[in-house]
Amino acid sequence: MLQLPIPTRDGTFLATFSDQGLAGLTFPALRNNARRKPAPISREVQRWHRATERAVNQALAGRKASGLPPLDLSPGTAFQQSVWRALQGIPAGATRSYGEIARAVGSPRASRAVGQACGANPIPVLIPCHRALAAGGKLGGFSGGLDWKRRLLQREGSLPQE
DNA sequence: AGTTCGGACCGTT
DNA sequence: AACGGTCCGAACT
Repeated sequence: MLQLPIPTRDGTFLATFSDQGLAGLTFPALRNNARRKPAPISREVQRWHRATERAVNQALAGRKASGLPPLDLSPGTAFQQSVWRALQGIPAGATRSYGEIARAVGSPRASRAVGQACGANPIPVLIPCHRALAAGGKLGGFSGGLDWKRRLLQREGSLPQE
């Protein structure tokens, strides 16, 4: 597992790579994160890193993220992975309610569990858990902080009740 | 139209 | 057994 910085106009995200692909993404820390030792990086991870940096910046601009690296979602349960997969199917500029996602994954009564799975999303922004809203167009929650959720939705032109 | 309350529901720890 | 990024209806203001 290897961590590499992802500089953006919103600060420096931190990407975690496993040997399977991108495994995690964390929002910028409030203070500058200490610099890491320059560990040797394989060519493959270098490619993934560049792809991640580009995709994150696209997503932060409210555009569709293209050329994603392989995502390593293996630590997730089957249910969580199906939710994360459903989230990836929501295009930029669109939103779904937790209940709608629950129906989409075949557990129509599991809206709460869907919210729980969204909170466990290891790769926010690229796996767009911010496009999951509460019923009736209400914002709902966000583990990364609601300010981030609003910012991301606003850049996609999807901020509810604006 | 907006709010609060209470129960029901489901996956995770 | 308890907890959530929920949902829905009912009963308020």
